[in-house]
Amino acid sequence: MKIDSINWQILGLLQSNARMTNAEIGRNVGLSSPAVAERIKKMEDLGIINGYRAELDFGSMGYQLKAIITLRAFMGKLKPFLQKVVQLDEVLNCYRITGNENIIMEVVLADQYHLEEFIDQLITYGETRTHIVLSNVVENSPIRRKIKG
Amino acid sequence: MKIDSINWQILGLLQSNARMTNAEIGRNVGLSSPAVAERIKKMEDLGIINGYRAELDFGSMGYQLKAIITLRAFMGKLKPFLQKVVQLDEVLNCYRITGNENIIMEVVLADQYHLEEFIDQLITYGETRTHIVLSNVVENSPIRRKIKG
DNA sequence: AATGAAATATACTCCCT
DNA sequence: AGGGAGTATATTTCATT
Repeated sequence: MKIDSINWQILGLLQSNARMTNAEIGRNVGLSSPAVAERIKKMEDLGIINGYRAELDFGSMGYQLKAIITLRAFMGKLKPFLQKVVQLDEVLNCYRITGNENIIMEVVLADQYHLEEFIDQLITYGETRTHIVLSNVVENSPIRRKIKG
Repeated sequence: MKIDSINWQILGLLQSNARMTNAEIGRNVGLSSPAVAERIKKMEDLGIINGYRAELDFGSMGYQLKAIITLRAFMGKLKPFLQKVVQLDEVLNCYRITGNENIIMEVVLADQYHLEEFIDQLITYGETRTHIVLSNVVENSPIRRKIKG
């Protein structure tokens, strides 16, 4: 499906504030509220829009540390790890990747003791490398229309 | 501020569907719609809720590749890079981190030619390492209340 | 595919507890 | 801090173009 100019505008608005009403979106893009509702529903049905998520402050929830942890799985330990990782509440995102490491994870942790405990859970699955996040340079940047394509 | 049990429920609902109405949230947690609105507004004002974002499908928008790229900045090149990276549309997230590399980025790209162009832009700032994302094991996992804390 | 209109649902403001 | 009432606004459905 081709995303037309109006849908790109709608997606831009929903990326900046997903709780914006259809009526308000309509005022921004020059459509009536039912027209906006229909376009959004279609993009949801087509899987262009996967969902709407509140973005929370980790510190307020008691997570003072964020870390990026890579894992180079031991022989035969990748599948067990994949089953385990979905149960770990600390893991925000986890990707299988190419390269020397198989796995990269973004995790939140209460403090350094929590980090230590967390890493200890991983040692049976493979060799880990931990990078503490110092600051966010870019965070959840909205996706824009490519110039070409 | 302490997040009470009802606010944790509200945050859980908003993480799974940020476009849920206050009335529907109220039905789930046993509060009236104005009470829900007041609680949400307070959490927004306190910075517990940072925003509401539509989650989009990268493939549908013409981005077929996702990659994790680390950068080990050359002497004096970190600051210029930090100014540059905020202008790069391909970068979804970028963190300063501890360890051998200074920077880690999550980027989306149309294809391998686009990846090549993108990496070429970075070589003046430092040494890069690229990992192609093969699959998502965990994606945007909601933050839950810690057992302790 | 969008509009306009009617019915329903929701949100907002204010006052009360 | 939350409930309830009243008003304004939004959503949904449907007929029409």
